[in-house]
Amino acid sequence: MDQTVQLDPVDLDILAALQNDARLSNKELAAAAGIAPSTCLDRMNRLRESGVITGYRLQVDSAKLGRPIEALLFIRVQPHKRPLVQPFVERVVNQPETRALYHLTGPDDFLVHVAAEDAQALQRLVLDEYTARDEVALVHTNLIFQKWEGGPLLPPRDDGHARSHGKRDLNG
Amino acid sequence: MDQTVQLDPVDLDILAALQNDARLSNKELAAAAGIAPSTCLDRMNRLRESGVITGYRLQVDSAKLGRPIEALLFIRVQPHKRPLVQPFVERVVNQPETRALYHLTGPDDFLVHVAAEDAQALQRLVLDEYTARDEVALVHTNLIFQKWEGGPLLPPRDDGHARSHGKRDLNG
DNA sequence: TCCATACGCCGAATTTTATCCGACAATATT
DNA sequence: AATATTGTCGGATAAAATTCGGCGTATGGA
Repeated sequence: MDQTVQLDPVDLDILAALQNDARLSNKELAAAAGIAPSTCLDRMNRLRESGVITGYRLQVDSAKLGRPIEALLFIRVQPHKRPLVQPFVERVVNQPETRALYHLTGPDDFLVHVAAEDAQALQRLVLDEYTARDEVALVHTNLIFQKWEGGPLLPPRDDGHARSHGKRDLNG
Repeated sequence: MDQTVQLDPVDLDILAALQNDARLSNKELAAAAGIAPSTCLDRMNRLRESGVITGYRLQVDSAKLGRPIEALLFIRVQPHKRPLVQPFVERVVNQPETRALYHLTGPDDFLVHVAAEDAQALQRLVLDEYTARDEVALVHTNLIFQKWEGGPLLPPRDDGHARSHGKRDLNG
């Protein structure tokens, strides 16, 4: 079960509305999609059970939480074999600074999105948690000036006319 | 108003619970934080008004939505001056394939996280929407094998003992 | 074509929750 | 000490979630 799911315009309305505000009440959602609340409940259940909806996440201001410095770390691991990769991933994912981790093709094996308390904390993180490790061959650190993330993900338009939901507003 | 906000353990409980499931009912949230529902409502309002909570987002399965190929595009723009950067950002953010955009320090100016229908659609995106543009000097494309994102963001521990919430589970 | 089945949708009834508000206690202020 | 101020609570009321039986349409088979 990993294929594309057939979604009708009502599903897309629901998804679009929830991507904008995942805490919308079922009633509001139903209104947005033009269906009865009970129907909306059905749709939601189906979307969750079919795996289209994988969760509802809080979006917070990192700076307000005391982590105003965000950076991307490009990591090259030494042998890049499974027995090394798995513990590396495990460890990175469980660090409180880690916001996201990507396993990539290309010269760098991993990309880590981190949020640190300040430049010094970032330096400590890079030195102690990455370059100090044997399996880490190379780390490149780039600061994030600004970001735009969390915008709605739309399915590719199968036919000719896409549904317009206005300008996207990746908050930034 | 962009400073750190003072958060007590109750706030952290609320944030942790919401980061795990942003659609928790107020009652469940109150139970998780060990306070009365009415109090929880107050806390939520304060967290929103103080800017700690910036939104609630739906997490979807890109593949289920017909975009199984994810990639990171590293972009170098030509003069990298404001009059060029702003329209570039505007354009990128409004593309349906775009999941996130980062303005970075380092040799590459931007990083774009995209989700495409297939390899061909990705190729088309890169060629038509990036390399074809005058302001784009260079594009590097890396596929994403796997990702772990959306894990809880914790504030740095001020004192000695951090609050344990068990192992983090950046879904992947 | 006609019938049978299935599926999705609805709306009313019931249970559960959100939200408002006044009161109380603890803390800070003058 | 007297007075604000702030945060909490619990009950009352309004609103929403959820359940469920039935209806209509679409689908497939005879």
